[in-house]
Amino acid sequence: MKPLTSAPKGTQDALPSDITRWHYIERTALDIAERYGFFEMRTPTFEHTELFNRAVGDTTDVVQKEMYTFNDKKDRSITLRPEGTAGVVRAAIEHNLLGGQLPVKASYVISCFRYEKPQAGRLREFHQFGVESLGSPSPASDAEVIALANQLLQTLGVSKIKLFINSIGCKHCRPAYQVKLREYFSSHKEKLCETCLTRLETNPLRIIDCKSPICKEIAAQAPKMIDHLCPECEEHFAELRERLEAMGINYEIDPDIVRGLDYYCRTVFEFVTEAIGAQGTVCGGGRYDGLIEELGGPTLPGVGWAMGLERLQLVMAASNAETPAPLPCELFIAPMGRAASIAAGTLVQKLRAEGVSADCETMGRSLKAQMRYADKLGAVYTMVLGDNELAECKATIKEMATGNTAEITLGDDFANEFIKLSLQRCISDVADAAAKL
RNA sequence: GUGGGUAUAGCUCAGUUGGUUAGAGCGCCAGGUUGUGGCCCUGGAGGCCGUCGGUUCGAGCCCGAUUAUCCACCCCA
Repeated sequence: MKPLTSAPKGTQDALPSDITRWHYIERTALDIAERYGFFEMRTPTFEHTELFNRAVGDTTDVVQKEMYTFNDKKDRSITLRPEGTAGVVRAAIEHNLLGGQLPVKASYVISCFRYEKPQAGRLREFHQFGVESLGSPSPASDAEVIALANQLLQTLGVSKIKLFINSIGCKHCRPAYQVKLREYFSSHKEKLCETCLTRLETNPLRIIDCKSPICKEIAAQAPKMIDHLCPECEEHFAELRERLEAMGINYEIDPDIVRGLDYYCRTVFEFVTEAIGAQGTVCGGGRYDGLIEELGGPTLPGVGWAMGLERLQLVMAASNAETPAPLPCELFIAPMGRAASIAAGTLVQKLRAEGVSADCETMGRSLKAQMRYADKLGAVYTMVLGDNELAECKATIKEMATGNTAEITLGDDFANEFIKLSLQRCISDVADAAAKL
């Protein structure tokens, strides 16, 4: 049969067989973030379009051609968030968190939306884990958030990844640098590609990122921002490097990291892999000292990053990272007959109420099929319960790993008896393991 | 937005110069044990061969369009 419809282009379903991995990643991320003092924050999936125009920047590709923007029924312009920082900063301003104790440290798990042509590691709806630290101008904060990303990646078993850092200066040194850059590229005007010719007027910094071979060649000789930092930015960057080295975090300086969101200044960084195709930036972020003020908040700095969770899973797979298996079913009950089926349903309900993962047959299949099913569930024990046994309050229980069976009595307190049985198994497992040492 | 590859079963893929009723492995279901899983054996279900049009006596195969998907550019997570 033909399906009625299919998922929209560039979206993905997370199926039950995927969800253990998603939960593992999200829990690990939130947990590590909490240890660094970052607590989860939830903001709306859509915001006023103006927020992103102001935060991300009118001239960026994200705003100009990638946003899902629509008018609601009262004709307000609404946009599905293309990234997470703007919403977090907006919420922090709106609830006056920045008038309280600083820094404000928040984390988030969100889906983001960008209208792009999908390819490996790039979707129209994708998921991010991110952190934002608001209020501290010190490179201590830059180092802290980088350390957090680094630890998260390590914990998740991501090995094939490298950290690149750069400084793109501040509102004092960048304009002077841009003048120099424009002068330099103007002297090579006739060789630049078409898009770079417009970039020359709007944002010459972007030419450095151009992938066309000729522009690349010209850009290679261009003056680097990192060589034209003001003393304050110079000092900030030096201290960040000192701190990363003190923490034993490996990094490389990549003077060509520019980043396409306008709010960044000073520190920018990316965790990049070559193992998942052309879209190798798994985590990207930096400092955004003017953003809070730009959005109508106090004059306070900020720094943060976001990690693409689909790309993260790709690089985890490429790194052969292990993810935990779903919790096994502790007891599967295979009833034979109508009365037994009702009793089985009641028993598993009791066990579940006691916190045990238990299941029973609902398909009315043969015992053989039920055993097969129990095996696929990874059941630790399977109980066979026939109408005749039920009448005698008895049942057979089988330990699936060994195949051993035993007859048991079904008392009123069977649930508790079973919990004790499982506990004993755990104790004997531990004893066996200890004996082997 | 630009370029290239691909489209056959739930998944991974065969399918001869165009020729009867389209295949395999895995998965699913059932049987081999009238009440016991894994291994093995046997059988079964499941396909508008992406869609529309064209060429032809005849198209899964050739041509065109379209859609989807993958990859790359651009950009970013």
